[in-house]
Amino acid sequence: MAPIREMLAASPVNEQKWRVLRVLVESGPLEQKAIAAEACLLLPSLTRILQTMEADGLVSRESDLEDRRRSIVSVTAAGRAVIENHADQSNAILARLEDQFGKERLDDLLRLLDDLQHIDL
Amino acid sequence: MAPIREMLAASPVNEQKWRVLRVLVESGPLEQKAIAAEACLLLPSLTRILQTMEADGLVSRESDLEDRRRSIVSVTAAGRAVIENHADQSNAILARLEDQFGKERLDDLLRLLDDLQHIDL
DNA sequence: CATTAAAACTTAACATGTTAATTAAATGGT
DNA sequence: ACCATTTAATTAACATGTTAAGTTTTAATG
Repeated sequence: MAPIREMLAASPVNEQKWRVLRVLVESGPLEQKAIAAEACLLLPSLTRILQTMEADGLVSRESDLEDRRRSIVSVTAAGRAVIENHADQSNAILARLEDQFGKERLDDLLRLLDDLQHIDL
Repeated sequence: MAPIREMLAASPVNEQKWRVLRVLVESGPLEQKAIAAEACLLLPSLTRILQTMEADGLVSRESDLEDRRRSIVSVTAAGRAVIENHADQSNAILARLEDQFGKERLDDLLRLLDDLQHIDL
């Protein structure tokens, strides 16, 4: 993750906020519980992170009319721009990683980690 | 890691401090840089953690006479007791994990993670 | 239909994560 | 010996991690 943090050092977001933006760009507007699950964050952390991201104009929130406990979060144009501005660099880092570590080994690792998450107890 | 945190909930240490104690029990007295590397902690975090652990009587520190920049950290009897009191539970958790996830897959995962740590750039 | 339980955040309090700056001591080169 | 670098550890400032408690709204149960 060190290269990712280097890449983000000159941007307005850190690793966590970058993950939130990516989730929202990929999946569209989401409730916070879903964002937390996708971005591997706990709800209290996400609450704080979204507060600063909203203040920075990267996301917007509106309460769900179907269920007023929920709030639906959307990425703004500025937030989308952050992702798009780093897409090339991000892809280059992934390509370098696959090259040096091996795509198959990387896939194996990610699959093992995902399996481990859903087991235990 | 959830079962480990459950196990430690009733003890005087959290996950990080538990790792520090395990490293010291396994390797004997160490300088802080070595502890940080073994326990996957950054030095500023370790500095704070050791301050509270020393205040709690779990570790002791003395400055290295060969190189007075370094301080050598040792585990106390009380610190060793924390590890020994949880050794059975800890081993049971590992055995359960190997049973449910598969020892070979667990070994594969750990090896891949270790390799990944030493690559990149 | 009233009450209770559950769900989706939110807040609070404290610990750790992270980066940069600082201190003190050891090294290296001249 | 002198001075610039490097190293080990600390401090500071702010962000996130984590657990527990609180709020509001919805669902469940009697």
